[in-house]
Amino acid sequence: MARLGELERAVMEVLWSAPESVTARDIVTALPDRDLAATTVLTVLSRLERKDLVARDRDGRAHRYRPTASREEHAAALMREALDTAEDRSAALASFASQVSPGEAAALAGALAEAVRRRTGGG
Amino acid sequence: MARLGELERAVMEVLWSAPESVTARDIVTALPDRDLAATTVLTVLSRLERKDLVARDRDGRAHRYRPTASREEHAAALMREALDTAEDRSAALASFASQVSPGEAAALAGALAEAVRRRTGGG
DNA sequence: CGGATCTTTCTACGGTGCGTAGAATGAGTA
DNA sequence: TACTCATTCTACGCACCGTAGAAAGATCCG
Repeated sequence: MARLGELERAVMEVLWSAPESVTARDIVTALPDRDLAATTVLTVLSRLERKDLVARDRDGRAHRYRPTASREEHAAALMREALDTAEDRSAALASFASQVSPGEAAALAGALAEAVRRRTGGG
Repeated sequence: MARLGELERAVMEVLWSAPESVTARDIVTALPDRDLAATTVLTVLSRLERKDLVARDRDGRAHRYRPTASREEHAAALMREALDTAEDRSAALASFASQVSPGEAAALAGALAEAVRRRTGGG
């Protein structure tokens, strides 16, 4: 999976935070500190599209852009990718488990139980 | 945390697979397909050292290089980093949990229980 | 329908990271 | 002390990213 640059990440944050798909113009105005040219945002969007992180649909003369996965799904995909670089996945998971907070541990344990339930119970 | 290039990763794999610390020459011979110059490996090693992925100790006129973390610890660190990019960490963990295999789920559940035990029981 | 306007696409440039290695320098060894 | 080997310094080409102007395409208003 591709890595994200600084601006690429900022654009993804806008997309992830937006309730609906947004236009390039929306992104420019959502990042006032950067004072970006519209073409800059469009270039970044096209690169993000090439990386399959965003998709778009035409709307009038413009396009509306949306993320292909949520921020959380994306994070989970990166976690999966990192896990797969380990030879001993159990050891990697053990190391990971040892560094999560109690709250995260509880959430993760619950999610694992849920996943198992979904698998065995069918659904 | 820094990203790894192709050769950088190959060098790390050598280091991770070696039972002891190794010299630059060892790495050259461990990667015969690449037919690398010794200086190339040394350049890569210095970049990996800058990224705190390897450390070295002098041994005679050469240096012996070793990884600062195991492959699994490194993978876990990347997982942690990916998790931290999510706003809703519980949701990210849920998404992650839903994509692990049954075997991984069992290993992870066990590791989590162990971590809790270590925390509450002390020790 | 045709020009005005807005969006997109194409092209490009500078900076940085990575693969790669020669030249010069430094540190043991015989 | 002269030799040998490892390291450091320097460098080049390529790819990626931030950045945006020029050109082309699509739409809208009159």
